[in-house]
Amino acid sequence: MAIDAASNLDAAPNLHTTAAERLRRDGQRYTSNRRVLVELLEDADRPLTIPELLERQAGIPQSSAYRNLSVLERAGVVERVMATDEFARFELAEDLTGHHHHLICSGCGSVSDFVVAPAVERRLDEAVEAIAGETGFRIEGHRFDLIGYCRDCVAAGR
Amino acid sequence: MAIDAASNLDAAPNLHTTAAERLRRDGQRYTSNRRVLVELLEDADRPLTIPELLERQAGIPQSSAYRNLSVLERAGVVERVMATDEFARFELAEDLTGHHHHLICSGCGSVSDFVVAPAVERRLDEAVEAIAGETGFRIEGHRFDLIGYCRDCVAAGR
DNA sequence: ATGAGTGCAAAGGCTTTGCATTAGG
DNA sequence: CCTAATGCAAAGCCTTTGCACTCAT
Repeated sequence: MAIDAASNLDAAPNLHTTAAERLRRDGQRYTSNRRVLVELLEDADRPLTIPELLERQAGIPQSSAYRNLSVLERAGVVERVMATDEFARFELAEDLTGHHHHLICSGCGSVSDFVVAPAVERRLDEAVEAIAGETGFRIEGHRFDLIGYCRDCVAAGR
Repeated sequence: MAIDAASNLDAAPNLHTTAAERLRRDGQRYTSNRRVLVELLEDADRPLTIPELLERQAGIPQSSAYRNLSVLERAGVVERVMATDEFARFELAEDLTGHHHHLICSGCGSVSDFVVAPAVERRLDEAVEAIAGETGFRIEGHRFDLIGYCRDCVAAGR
């Protein structure tokens, strides 16, 4: 559902303001197309592919979607998620929605979100700490995804 | 370096036998092209893209590389790794080489391998256990990758 | 006015596929 | 022999780009 000026106040008070601000910092504008993309991602509970975004809002030309998502990614508003298939998926940046992880289906390639209990997340952070020192990498984040088969694929016998 | 009949005995006694067996189980043959691909992946210490594989062994046509890697993947001999760029990367299946993780460079997209201490790995397994019950997924594995910047990209100021 | 954004169309680039030929069992 | 595998070429498909037009500032 779209967020108008009224519902904007209770539903997501800062999201659009933050997005506009981050874009402006990059010398970019928060246009209506970009707002629509952000709203579509806000309403989704999982990363969406560009074909999925386009079919939800036929108004946006393909090239604008690709270009705007790149701009939004560079500005730190959205993040690109690669799973196991050829599709790039997009979701709002973690600092806007909270840290989470992905369930990646080996059967159909679908991606869904999940969060883990704080205690478990703390374990993961400890693991990252333990690894950080041993590598030449400047570590900026981690990705802890579970691979398996989603309900539909299990039902379909794979 | 290629593995001939002699060195095969000490270097990797079971790899090719195992590969042949898994392919046969799928009604597939372990041909010379497929053997070359497996050897290239065996000698690499990180997942390789198809362009990388082709430039290391000019003899294999592009289409055969794609087709054979798909066959090898279906047979469970190799695994496909998606990072942050558009390239699919391939590595030997984990049960052939041991469980490991990936360092993914946000700067250049390169992927390298690393292993974590058993104690840390145990922490990760505990986390997987904790999550498994809460999801509709049939979990088959996990992926714990670190995102950051590799030595080269850090040196290049990104 | 002035540059960013837009949208259509065309091109890029990784990947897949059709088809005739070759080779493995 | 007979089917799988091969290899060349062409097509597919996601993605990017060129260019002229529009819009916001």
